[in-house]
Amino acid sequence: MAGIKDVAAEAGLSVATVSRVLNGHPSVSEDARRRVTAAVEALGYRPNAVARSLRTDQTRTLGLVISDVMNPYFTELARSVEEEARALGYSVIIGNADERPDLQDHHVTTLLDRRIDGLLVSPTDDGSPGMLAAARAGTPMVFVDRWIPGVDVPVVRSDGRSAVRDLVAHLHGLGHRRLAIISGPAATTTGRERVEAFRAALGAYGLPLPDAYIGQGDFQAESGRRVTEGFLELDEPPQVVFAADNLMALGALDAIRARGLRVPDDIALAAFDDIPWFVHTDPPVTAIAQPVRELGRAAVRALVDRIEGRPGSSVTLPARLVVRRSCGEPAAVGPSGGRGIDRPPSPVRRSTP
Amino acid sequence: MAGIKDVAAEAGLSVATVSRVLNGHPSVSEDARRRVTAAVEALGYRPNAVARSLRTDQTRTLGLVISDVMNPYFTELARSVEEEARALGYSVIIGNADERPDLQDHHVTTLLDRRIDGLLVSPTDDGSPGMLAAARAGTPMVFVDRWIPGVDVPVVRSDGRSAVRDLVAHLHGLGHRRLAIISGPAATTTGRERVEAFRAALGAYGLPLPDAYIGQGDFQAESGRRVTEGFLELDEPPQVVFAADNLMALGALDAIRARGLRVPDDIALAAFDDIPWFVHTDPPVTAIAQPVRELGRAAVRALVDRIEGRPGSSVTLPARLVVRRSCGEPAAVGPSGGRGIDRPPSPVRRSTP
DNA sequence: ATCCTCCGTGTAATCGATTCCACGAGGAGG
DNA sequence: CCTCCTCGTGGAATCGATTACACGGAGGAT
Repeated sequence: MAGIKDVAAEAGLSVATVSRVLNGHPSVSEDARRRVTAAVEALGYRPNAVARSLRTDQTRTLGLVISDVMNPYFTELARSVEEEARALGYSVIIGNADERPDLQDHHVTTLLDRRIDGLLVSPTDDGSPGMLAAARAGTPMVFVDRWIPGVDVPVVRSDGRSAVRDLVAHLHGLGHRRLAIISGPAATTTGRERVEAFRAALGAYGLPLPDAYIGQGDFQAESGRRVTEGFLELDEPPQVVFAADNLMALGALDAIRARGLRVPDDIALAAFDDIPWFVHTDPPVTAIAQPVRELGRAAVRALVDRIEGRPGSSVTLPARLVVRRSCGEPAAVGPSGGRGIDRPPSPVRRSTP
Repeated sequence: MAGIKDVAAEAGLSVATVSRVLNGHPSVSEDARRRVTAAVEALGYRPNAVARSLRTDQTRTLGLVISDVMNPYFTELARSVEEEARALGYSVIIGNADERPDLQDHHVTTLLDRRIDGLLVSPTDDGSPGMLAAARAGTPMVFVDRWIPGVDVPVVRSDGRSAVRDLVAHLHGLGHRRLAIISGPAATTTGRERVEAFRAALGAYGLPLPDAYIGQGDFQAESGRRVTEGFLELDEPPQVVFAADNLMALGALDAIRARGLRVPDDIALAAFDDIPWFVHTDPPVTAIAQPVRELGRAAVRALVDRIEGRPGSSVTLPARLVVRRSCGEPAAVGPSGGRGIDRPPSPVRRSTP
């Protein structure tokens, strides 16, 4: 493969001049510029990014370590991150942690070894050794979706509390009183927050959230299935299951179906994180939608700000409730007006399935 | 950040010795080994992969350019590729082409600039300039899922022909006679092959595949919707729509639902590429499943073989039909025996939804 | 005792770029 | 006419590793 020296020889100039042309440095004659361009063309020369990175100490690459690629929420996040990064002149290397702290550490270490310019992480837990080391190491970093308390790094995430309140209002309006939640891992912020938001919203209606109605999941489909089976075996099973992510909702659907029960007639289901497939499940699933694209964009911008020396601040965007049919038909189904929700929620949208 | 020189100083040895310890070179004394290890530990030293790559001319990184990350099929492929690569000591950089040849070229170029050791591609079309250049450039390369005819590169893919025959047998057995297909882009091998396999299978039953029943899609949901709307407006609409990928099936479902029609009563639906959500759609979708994990693994092994100087050969794995309810209930639903398919297909499996 | 081998180690070249510094030519100003 | 800038250019150092080669000392064979 041709190197800069070959180009210099072909153009009859020094490597310094070639480099200057390649980098758009001002003090180069028009003649030299032309000859270099011609030589580059003739040889099909492409600069070696590895050598360039070594010298300049920047790779123009961002690392993105996400908890689970197979989760459509993170897939979409990854996509939007890559898009925004590309627009800003950066590449992205994705690491899939599969909700495993050890795998997460592996990727963080590999990424740091490659001297990426900045790191975007949605941590699997409250701080694996590698993660904490990275935060201290001085590499620009931004948390997205989840974060680690006590670590001084900007966080880009969405606040689901108001959407959860809307959801509970919706459920209460439909007459449901025994509500259960399949939570995420207690070691993640989103795992804890969603339970807390749910409990708080329930409290506003004087409804309890007994321990038996809090199932410990891990954001994977299988745990949703297992927890839901547990719920269904209780003497007094819940009337509603709220899954803290879409994969666990899938598992819950599996478990309910396996029992021969029907949604929403026998039991209602709602999920955190909306995805296109929820429109076509049987029945369409009521879900809380995060502004994923905006989250990805904001995270990249915050990170690039840090990389390029600007402050780079935290961002919190609101999530919103999307009502479908998995919790029961609202009492009134008119095209507008009374939605059958007994307290006026702010940003509820009803999607026609 | 500490470099190898710092480690050498700390250990009171030369950089050469440190490097030898780090790379497990045999001729190093036990004493030196211990001192280096201690120094590395003390300084928290991590070798700079960029510098190492420059010198050794290998990055231990594979590039994976896929047509569309948002398609669960490719997401799963990416995941399995990364897993196998990691097991073999390689990292993976994923590029998402979004079915756009220009974006695909962008990623291929970037990847080549970074001097990845090998490239795994599922090409968006029959050869964009960048793609062909890469194939000629001498970088080890393997095609996965799709390939470019006439380019001498190993191909790892699955053969859906027998599964498509099973599908047509199943449909024919249910009494369907007017069958339509939403094809992929004509510029892709999978786009063409699936139509051909369908046409051939239809031919075996003396059924035609009129042009009006071949809709031009692009593997994205929106095109599935558009094409299906076209089918539904025909004077004689098809009784079955077979989508050549899962995203277009999603779009087809949208279009059918929007018309107020029901699956399978009013129209049947089947798809290429099975995904977990198909179990829970309304109704569960009959699909052709590819052995994605195996495909990913085989592709990586073939590529690494080429990289490390071994031959590296093409692999073709069979796909299989998974019957669900979107084409109608089979006549006999006994636990075993007659499945209602009028010709005995070989590897049909029925999944309990 | 001498010579030859290993063995462990260090010095320095090298990978392919970027960039500091020096240098010569040419123009402007005194 | 001399001096001083500016501009375009080239030489060479540099980034952080790997590795060919040289070298000194220990040990074995003769």
